Amino acid sequence: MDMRTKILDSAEAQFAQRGYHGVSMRQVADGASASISLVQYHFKTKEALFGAVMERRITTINHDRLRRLDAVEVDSARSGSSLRLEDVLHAFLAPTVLLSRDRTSGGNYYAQLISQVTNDPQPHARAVSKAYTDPIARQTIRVLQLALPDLDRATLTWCYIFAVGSMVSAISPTGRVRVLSNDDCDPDDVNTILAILVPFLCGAFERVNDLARAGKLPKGKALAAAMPLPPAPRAKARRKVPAT
Amino acid sequence: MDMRTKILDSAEAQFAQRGYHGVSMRQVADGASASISLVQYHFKTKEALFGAVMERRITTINHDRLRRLDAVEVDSARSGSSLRLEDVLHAFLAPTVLLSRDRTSGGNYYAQLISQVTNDPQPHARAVSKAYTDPIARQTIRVLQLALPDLDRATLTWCYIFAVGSMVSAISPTGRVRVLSNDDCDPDDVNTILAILVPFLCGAFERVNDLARAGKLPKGKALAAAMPLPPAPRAKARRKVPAT
DNA sequence: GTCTATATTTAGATAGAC
DNA sequence: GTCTATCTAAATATAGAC
Repeated sequence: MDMRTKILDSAEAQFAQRGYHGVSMRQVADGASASISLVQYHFKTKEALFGAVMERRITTINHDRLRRLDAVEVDSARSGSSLRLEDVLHAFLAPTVLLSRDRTSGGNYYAQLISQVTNDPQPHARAVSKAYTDPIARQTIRVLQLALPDLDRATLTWCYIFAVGSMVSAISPTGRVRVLSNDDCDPDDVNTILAILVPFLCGAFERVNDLARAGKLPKGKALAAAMPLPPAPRAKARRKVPAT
Repeated sequence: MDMRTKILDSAEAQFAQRGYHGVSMRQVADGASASISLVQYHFKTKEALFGAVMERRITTINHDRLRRLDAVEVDSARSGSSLRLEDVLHAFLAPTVLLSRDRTSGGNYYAQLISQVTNDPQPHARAVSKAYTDPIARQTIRVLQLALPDLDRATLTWCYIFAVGSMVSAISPTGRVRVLSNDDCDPDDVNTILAILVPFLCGAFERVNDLARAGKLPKGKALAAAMPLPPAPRAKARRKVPAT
């Protein structure tokens, strides 16, 4: 295996586990049994290295996603029926969710990286988002629109953002779902995740679409005062939340 | 204002913007016009400082959440009607979403910190999650269960995780929703966010609950092979996704 | 409580040999 | 392409004066 690849592998694994700032170029080099200067020879800066790590995986994922999205569109065209939201969501979610626990291909690292990038406002993350995930997002939103004709673009975009957030939380290896469920959930059981997440989001999009069709989604800032804070109730014993 | 508070403020603002590893003790000290040693005198280590930053805000938020959750329970008890899922979700989401854009109180920083912590597998983040957000999560799940009697604990916990992910994506100040919507969305319009997010998640939970009641949610790993990969279609022109 | 001064380690980056 | 050696800046942390 060539050094460039070894360096990418090392960087990917470490960035995934400890984040962009949590990893030094030296650690990346050590992980690849190379010298720091070689890392900088190949990738020049840390940010460029991070971008290269993301690019390598994301191309594959996005091809998979587009292939599935196409299949959904083709199927609905062939059968003459309209596009099924559930299929669109599955096409969007499955590639990432399935890969997120695949340790043999390094897909698990990709999942962690995407989790970091998604909600991070910092430049290195926004650059990756802009270059690699925004294009596929626009395409997905376009297909979602076909299945959700009553949603305006603003509302649909918000829903897309929410959906991505759900997916990211589903694949982040924090172990939290196991803790909160008292071991009832297996965070590595991707099939169960998909079996719940797809209908979850399906119901979510359709509910908002229904409300929009009924004209019950206030546009803009119309409802600023519509949801007032309830007065502090003293009706039952105060529940304690541990402060430490 | 005392130094300890100034240091907490400085740390909060910087951790929020650049993350745990992206901020040094020196930068925290400089931001508070103090010396590094003073920071270490008050908080000993960086991880302890991070924990202190989180604790300060989270107590307030959790009280607000519990107050609202209680109000929902009391209301439903008083009216004799069953608990409305929409109210539970609003009680859970509103405190964080509303605060997430409040620059006068520093709530915007809290929102960013929660975003970081939620999906981060690293020790400093898990420690915060365990100490401060898991207790309120358990309480919220318990109340959700009242409104969703057909969900088993595992499925409900997964749905809760998904919901938190949506909320976090909704409040993360990445500007992505603005970009993807071509400026149709205003990321700071928290009332619109809530007006979409609440029914979005409401529809999501109810859909999964309906499926569970109908026995259509395969438990465990039953459906491993149920969703095969579709064959690569060549039916239409390949869409291009920018590779850079 | 708050500071200066300092110790030790590590960061990202470069120059130049091979 | 890959290395050693080195630079400069920055990191966390401590000791000790006030």
